[in-house]
Amino acid sequence: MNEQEFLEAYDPRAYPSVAVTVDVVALTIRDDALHLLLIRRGEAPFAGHWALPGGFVRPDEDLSAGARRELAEETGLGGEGLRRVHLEQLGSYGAPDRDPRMRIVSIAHLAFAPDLPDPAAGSDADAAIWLPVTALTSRQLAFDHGRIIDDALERARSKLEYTPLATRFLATEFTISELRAVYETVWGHPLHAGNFHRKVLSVPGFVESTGASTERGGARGGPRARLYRAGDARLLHPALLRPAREETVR
Amino acid sequence: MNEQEFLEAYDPRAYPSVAVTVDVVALTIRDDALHLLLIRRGEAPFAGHWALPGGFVRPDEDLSAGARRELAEETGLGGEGLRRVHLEQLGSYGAPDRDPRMRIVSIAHLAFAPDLPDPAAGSDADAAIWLPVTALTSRQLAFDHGRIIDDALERARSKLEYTPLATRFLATEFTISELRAVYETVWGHPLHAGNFHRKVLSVPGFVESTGASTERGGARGGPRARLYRAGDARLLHPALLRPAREETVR
DNA sequence: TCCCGTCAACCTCACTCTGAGAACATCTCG
DNA sequence: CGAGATGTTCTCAGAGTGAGGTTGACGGGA
Repeated sequence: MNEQEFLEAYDPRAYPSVAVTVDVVALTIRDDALHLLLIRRGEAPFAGHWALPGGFVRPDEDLSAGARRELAEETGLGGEGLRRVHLEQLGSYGAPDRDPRMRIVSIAHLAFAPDLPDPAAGSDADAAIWLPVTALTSRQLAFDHGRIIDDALERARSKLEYTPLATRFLATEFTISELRAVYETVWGHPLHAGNFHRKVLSVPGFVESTGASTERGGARGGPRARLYRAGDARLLHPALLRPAREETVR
Repeated sequence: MNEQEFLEAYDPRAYPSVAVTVDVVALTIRDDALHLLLIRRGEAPFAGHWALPGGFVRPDEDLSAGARRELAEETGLGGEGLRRVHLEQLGSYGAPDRDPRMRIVSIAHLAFAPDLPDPAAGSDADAAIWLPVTALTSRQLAFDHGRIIDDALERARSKLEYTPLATRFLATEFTISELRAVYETVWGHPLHAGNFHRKVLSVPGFVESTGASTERGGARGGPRARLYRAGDARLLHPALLRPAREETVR
């Protein structure tokens, strides 16, 4: 039996059926607080609970394409806005009992988005909304989505250390202070402005100057700040490490 | 319709069927070279090619349990030996055409093992063997396993930087030189012995002294080395960074 | 209009960490 | 026993970091 004959004789239904979904933890920063995109479930199971946007993978769709589609559907975002969103795979969640309906393995994704408009209401039966991460308790979340979100937040905090992805939360042009605010918001921790400034400019390829400055000073005074855009680095060397977290080490 | 009624009326077959497998990239160090566990495929597709050990997830089995089972089946390893193996999820691979038979999403796992005996021959129709990673070209590998292995190697190199998992490649007691050899083998890069020694002992919880020393000096001379075992740290602070890799940054 | 508080940008200083080299004792092998 | 290898420790220069201070532009209220 050669490869050709084998494929023709192959019966896909002979193997156990598991459903595969993609879920997306989409993060953005609004009003100096970290928000994530959630959907209020209208149907059982977990009716009335918050859930991550997601759905079944389509037959001819790559996993990342599925995640990007789900994100586009829920945010109502077109191609141009989506291009500025960073999307990466977070991990797979497949405990046998994680969904009471059937065996479902979910490939969770993590997205970093600049401040987006509110999701288009009525585009779907379920209401999608940006919620502050601090406003959530695991009890209000469907399935194992609380755990997925915990993992996503830790991944996000960690990614800011050694990648320039903090810029993905901002417009294409930004000030060092705005960038610092991203780090402070995601890490939940104030940073030393002078040291942050020195560090960001000293890491090769993190940011590049546009030559321009802001039109006005800050809302409460201060000089105009210089504008930067993201540089060409994919990794930060040396990394921008979080202040020591002794408790997490052991 | 309440939650109970909903579940009874639910038809799992209404959703697209995708098969879910687990694959394992198991790494070990033999003769100062990094090896990985591979299987020579006996059947189509990709008959005669090398493939990662793996298989379908069983209906009531967690993903990590499936990976551990596949590893145990191929290595012939019992419960005790398996306990010393580090296993973590690597990522999911689900391109629609990655398997010519049907849509298969594979949850790849990464394992770090101490030097294990050769796989039990004949336990399976396919021959499992430890192969040096340098002896592989992508062309000899089935499916997208070449890409999975590339990702696994990069993850392994990175994990040695900020976790104490290098000790998982060694016996429970080891010398600093043996630990350094692990880093040199995985990173493919000689390290400064004195600086490595200082660094390992200065990172809290990385290793702890047993008080004992080796029975003999090295094979080519030198004093007896002190023995250590893994400490209780889960993360290395500060991290043991690879020598600068400018080329990978941009 | 004129202060005063705010804030971007830059600077200073002490301290730590790192890479490179070397010293020295201890061991194996021939 | 001598030569060479290796484990462990030390030194030193340079880079990086945390904490604090200085300067001057700017907004807003008195």
